[in-house]
Amino acid sequence: MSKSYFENVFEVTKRIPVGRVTNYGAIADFLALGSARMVGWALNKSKHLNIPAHRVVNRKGELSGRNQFPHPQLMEQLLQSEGIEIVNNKVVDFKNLFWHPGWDLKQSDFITKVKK
DNA sequence: GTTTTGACGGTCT
DNA sequence: TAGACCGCCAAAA
Repeated sequence: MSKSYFENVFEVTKRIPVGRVTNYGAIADFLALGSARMVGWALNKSKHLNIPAHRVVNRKGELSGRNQFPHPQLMEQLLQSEGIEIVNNKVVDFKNLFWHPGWDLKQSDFITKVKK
């Protein structure tokens, strides 16, 4: 198998509950990537896939990646469609809507172990 | 093979 | 409390 680290990011991202959001650091920490930047980078490739990347925001709860969507408004539109309120490109009550992968997922099933 | 960039996070000032 | 700097790891040029 040896999934690439971004493959793991995709799976975790797809497991984000609807109506919930997470941040790059949470995914990075969950996968023990050690760097949130890779998560954002991995999601950058997810554009052409069916990945709910709109549920991933930065630590401030801001839709930092909206600019990478086909239409910058699409990200907040999708979030609002899931019941998440967005104001000034930020998630309202982000702290309450925040979801950590480790709450429902096990590292054992995602830890990459890539290092071919 | 080396350098630069990247949808970020945490800590220091 | 807010702003600035440095650090993480990998892929593309």
